[in-house]
Amino acid sequence: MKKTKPPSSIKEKASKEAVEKWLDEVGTKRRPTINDIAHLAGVSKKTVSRVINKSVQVSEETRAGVNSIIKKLNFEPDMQARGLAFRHSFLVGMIYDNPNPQYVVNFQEGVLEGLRGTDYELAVHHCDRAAPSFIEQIKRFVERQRLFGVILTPSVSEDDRLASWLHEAGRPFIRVASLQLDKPEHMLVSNDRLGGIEAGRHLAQLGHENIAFISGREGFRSSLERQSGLMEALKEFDLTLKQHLIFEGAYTLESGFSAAERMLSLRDLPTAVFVANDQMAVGVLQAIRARGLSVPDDISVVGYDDFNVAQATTPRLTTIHSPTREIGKLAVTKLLHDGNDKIEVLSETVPWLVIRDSTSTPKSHRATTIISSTTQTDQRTKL
Amino acid sequence: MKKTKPPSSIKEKASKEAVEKWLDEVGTKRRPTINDIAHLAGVSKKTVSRVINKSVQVSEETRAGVNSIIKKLNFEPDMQARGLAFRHSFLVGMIYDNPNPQYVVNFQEGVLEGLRGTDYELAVHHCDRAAPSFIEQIKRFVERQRLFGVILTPSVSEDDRLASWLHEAGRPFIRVASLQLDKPEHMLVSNDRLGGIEAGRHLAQLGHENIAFISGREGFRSSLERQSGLMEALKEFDLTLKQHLIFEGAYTLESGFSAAERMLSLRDLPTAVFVANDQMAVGVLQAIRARGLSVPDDISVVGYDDFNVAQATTPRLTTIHSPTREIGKLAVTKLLHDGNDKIEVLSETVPWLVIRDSTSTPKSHRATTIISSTTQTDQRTKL
DNA sequence: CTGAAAGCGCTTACAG
DNA sequence: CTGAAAGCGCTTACAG
Repeated sequence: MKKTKPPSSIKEKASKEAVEKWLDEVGTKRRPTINDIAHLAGVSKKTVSRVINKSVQVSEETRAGVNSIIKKLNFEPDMQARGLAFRHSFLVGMIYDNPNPQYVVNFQEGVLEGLRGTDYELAVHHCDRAAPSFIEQIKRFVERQRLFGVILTPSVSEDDRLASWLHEAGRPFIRVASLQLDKPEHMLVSNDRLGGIEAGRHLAQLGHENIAFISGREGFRSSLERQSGLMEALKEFDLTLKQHLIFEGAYTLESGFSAAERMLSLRDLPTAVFVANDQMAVGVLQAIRARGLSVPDDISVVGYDDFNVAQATTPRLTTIHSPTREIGKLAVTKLLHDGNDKIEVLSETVPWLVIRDSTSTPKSHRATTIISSTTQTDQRTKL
Repeated sequence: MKKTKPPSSIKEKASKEAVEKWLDEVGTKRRPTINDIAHLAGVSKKTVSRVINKSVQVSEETRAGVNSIIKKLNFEPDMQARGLAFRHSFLVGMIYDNPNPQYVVNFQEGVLEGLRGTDYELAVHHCDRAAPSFIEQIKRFVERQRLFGVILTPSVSEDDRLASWLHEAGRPFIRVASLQLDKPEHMLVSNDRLGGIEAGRHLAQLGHENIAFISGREGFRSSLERQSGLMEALKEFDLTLKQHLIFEGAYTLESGFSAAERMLSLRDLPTAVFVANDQMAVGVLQAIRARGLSVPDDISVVGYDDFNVAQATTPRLTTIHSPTREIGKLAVTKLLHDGNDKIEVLSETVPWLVIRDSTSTPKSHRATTIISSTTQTDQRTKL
């Protein structure tokens, strides 16, 4: 305002020529910086910075002028330089050790979806909790990259040493887990116990009394939660989960198959089995069929996860749906809003039962318990 | 050497005290920088920089002294600051749109493995080739983060617009694809045609003449390559792939199931089918069984990928093994050695046949062709 | 609402 | 083999 302001049209024309000159002479050699924009827009670099950072204290006119130059030069701010000045990068770290590819990919896509439209990108780090240097490697990853924050998925999320280091280092982080194992602000809980309850109630309501459980990988809390939910549901029906009907799996198809083989070698077969994830349930289905038995006629099977595969088995799998992709999205959204109380982000999700074709009333009940059979039909219709 | 050099022990003691003082007074407030190290080690920051960058022009003594301080202060260089000075970040970008989670996770882990021990980390970006802004989003990702380089997996790797932009922008990149579709320095080829040939030869050698093909997702070159390999192998045996025995799938289990259903509605059933990936082959197995037919007695099935699932089906799947994890590792290794001719990195991989239980001689041949049956047994024994 | 100065933590180019 | 100066492209803290 100090100098005489030329009529808008002339000013714009002059600017247009300057922009074209820049594009010809400099644009071919290097990419534009905040200085180029400032110069061409006739403002200070600080003002350009304010526009980039969507500061409110810039007049609409100035903002429009700066944005127009930004668009013309195709300027993209250097996130490294911003990060250096901000003292943190624009990178969110995702640390995982989950053996299930479908889980990892779904979760990752949820995170990526939550990041869309923000200035942040995703850096991933796979780890092995059994490796002696696993904590050191993660520290290195986080420190060197000055990660904005970190998302821990199961089962690394269950490692308290890691969580307390992140806490001490003052680094924002979210632990994704099947149950609340830290302060709420650091947690995103998938409530697997509720899923176990749903599975147990469903089987008990169908009339099953001899129910087996095939567990997930040792050291994964999710499996324990799913089991404890099952037990709680059975108790509601005055049933118990018998010790000899608990079989150890490892969340892989193969482990489900072999656990089922052990189960099928029993003299008194259970009439139903709750399998800690779908992947294993596929193996269980195969083992039962290999034995010449039929699902659900001889044995009912309930899985967990409701990944694609659950709809593709024969028979299609009754399972517990856990919204993995949504969980990933919520986790990163919560992380980005860290400490901002104004924005309310959901901190937990609830799994639900999806009834398909792998469960029915037990054989022994067929003749007598018309009612529970009807109940099931109703539930199916509801879907 | 200008000043009198104190005896090593005294010098070290003094330094040790200074380090402890720093740790007490500063170390609790902020992380060490190159300046702190330089000061404590009694050298210039440039020398510390030389040590970090493993420059050879540093005396062993100096290097040891600097490294000792680095270790004591637990110093990790700020990769953003280095990146800013180097004019590129220490981030490798992986861009994917593959619908198969097992592929994505395996590949990603290969990349992560190739990155281990280097200064680089992995940033991932999922994209949708159908989205109108997909190229713009990738440009933004690459430019803002000043990525060191980019890895493109199928099918984005097949997009020539994207590749030529990366070329113009002078950004190192590797296209991972089933065939050579760019200059060798930008390619990592998995040679899927060879896999198709292996599958075709195997079936033809068993005596099959009516062989069907279930294709992968439209627009994926890999499927076309696998098909063309099959056709080439059949030609060797004076056979052809009949047009009405080609069924379109989409690389998902469900699409394999429905393609197989279409195939099974034919009056003259083929005695064998080559399915463009394992995921679909699982669906094919289910569809055949649902029809009351048996694999391999009625129909032989060959898959592609050899992911875990291939060992878990009933019968276990004969398939083509493609070393996805290895491909990811090679791709990133090649990217990091971009332009360095001294280091030779493998630029292609070769798929191979894995014979399991889903293939056998066709029924019609059983009585007469003892020889080919024996051949198969031999091959199995070899595994 | 806008800007000049100093700084984020490193490196390059130049000297010696 | 080692170092002082300038710079990478942004932002904070301070003025006005």
